[in-house]
Amino acid sequence: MAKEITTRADNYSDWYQDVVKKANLADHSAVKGCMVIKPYGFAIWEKIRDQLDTMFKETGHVNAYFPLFIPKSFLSKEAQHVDGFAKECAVVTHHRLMNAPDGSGVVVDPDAKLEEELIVRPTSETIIWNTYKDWINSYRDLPLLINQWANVVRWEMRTRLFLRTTEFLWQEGHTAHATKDEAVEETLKILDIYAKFSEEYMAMPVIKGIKTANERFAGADETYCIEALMQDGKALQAGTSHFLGQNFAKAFDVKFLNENNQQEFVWATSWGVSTRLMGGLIMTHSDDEGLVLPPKLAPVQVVIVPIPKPTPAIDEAAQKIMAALKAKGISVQYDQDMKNRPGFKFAEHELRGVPVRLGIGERDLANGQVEVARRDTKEKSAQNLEGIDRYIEDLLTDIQQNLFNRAAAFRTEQTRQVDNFDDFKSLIDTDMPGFLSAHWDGTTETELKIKELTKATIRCIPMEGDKEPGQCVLTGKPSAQRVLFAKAY
RNA sequence: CGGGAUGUAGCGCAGCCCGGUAGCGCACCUGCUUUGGGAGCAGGGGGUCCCAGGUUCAAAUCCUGGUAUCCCGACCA
Repeated sequence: MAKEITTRADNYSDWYQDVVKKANLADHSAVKGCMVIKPYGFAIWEKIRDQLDTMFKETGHVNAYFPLFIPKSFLSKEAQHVDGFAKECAVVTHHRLMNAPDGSGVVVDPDAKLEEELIVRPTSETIIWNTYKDWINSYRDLPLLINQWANVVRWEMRTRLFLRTTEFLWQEGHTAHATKDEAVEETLKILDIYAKFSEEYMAMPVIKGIKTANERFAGADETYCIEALMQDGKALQAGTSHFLGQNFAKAFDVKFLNENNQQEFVWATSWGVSTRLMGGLIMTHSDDEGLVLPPKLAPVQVVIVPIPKPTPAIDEAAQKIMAALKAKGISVQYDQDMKNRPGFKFAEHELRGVPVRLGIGERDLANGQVEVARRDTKEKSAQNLEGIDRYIEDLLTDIQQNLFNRAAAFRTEQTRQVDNFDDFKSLIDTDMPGFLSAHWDGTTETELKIKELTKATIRCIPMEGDKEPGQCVLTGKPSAQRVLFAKAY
């Protein structure tokens, strides 16, 4: 059939792309590296966005919006920061087009060259800290807890739908604090929100950890992250939260007067998650039949399919079920399409990951039942119409939990302790590399050497779990604790 | 940004080597029959053959350049 997708075993990359395209999440666009997020894909992103937004607001953050363009001079104020982003910036040099003299179309008007070139934001620290300078005078102005939902542009060499696109959507939080402790606390608070969101809403288990100096955000003193393991055994950085120290305060001269009437530099954090989460969501749960969505993020949680087609009696039963489900806050769609037969509809709703499907035929109605099919396990059962709303409410909770448990079990299976480099190499060089928990001597040199030899990078220094010291898997030198290695997206 | 592959109807592809009326499957339209896991038959509509140059009487096909996507590297959320 037209909608068949490549199997994961056959070609994981093709499978991923097939799911994204055939479940109508996104498409490639006319612009290199940029995607069109389609309505169904955007509906999922809206669910992600709305939930995170709620969680940020519950912790005292407010939204604002800063410009897309950043004066070139701003970017060079923090040395580490420029180094990190210089290679992937889009630059605006002119502000006007004109008709080509030879009539061949429009060309850039050479007279409209900008005095100072503008950078399309790859992230907003610089423009935001330039603004915060004006907003912060006293300790009474702190903390400043601001988030923005925005698009950013990073000119990537190689792109993949949702996972790495030239333009992407994200939220970036930028906070200012009077003390170091408060800023560190904020950084960790956000990391916890990210982890909670990933696990409770996306049903995607994550490891909270600290990035090595080598993997740290450009301009940060410390970068914390959540790392997830995808079904192909590769790691995905799903979110980062940075403790920026006083680096940006110093670069943009942001000082406040403390209670003792002394000038101090402000302490900062920044943190973000992006449309990359969509990629993580897809690659954590989906299968060879298509997308699998956790109920909490599914735009449509329940679909009702009349068998074989709508009739007055089936319509009536469907309407009753819909009313009962809606009363419980469950989103439900009745597939009244007359053109396609049930089998086609089943496949279609599976492809787009609807968690629960109800089949209603005359035979079911005669028995006072409906057929309930769950997307995660594909199990089907007959359930009584009476009390079906409660049954489905529980089922959705069960599916949400099952998806998380399944992903967590997978991650546990694919996380291995390794104590010598030969094992390390043979384990990482397979179709299912997974996480390798190994000792590391703490040097960037060793980290890079291991990357060169195995393609694996240190995803993070886990914050929880085994803290026993040991010997580095490559050099044998002392190691403070095990770190997590993986091949990464 | 380097190496490889691909671009032909909405989707998936054949045709290209060897230049000469643009094809197939699915989807779409009409009709009839079907209907508890991607329906069958019959008829029908739909094409700047990725773009721009060039060679030629003639280009989907040969040549040059560009562009997009995928895969493998290097770089990164």
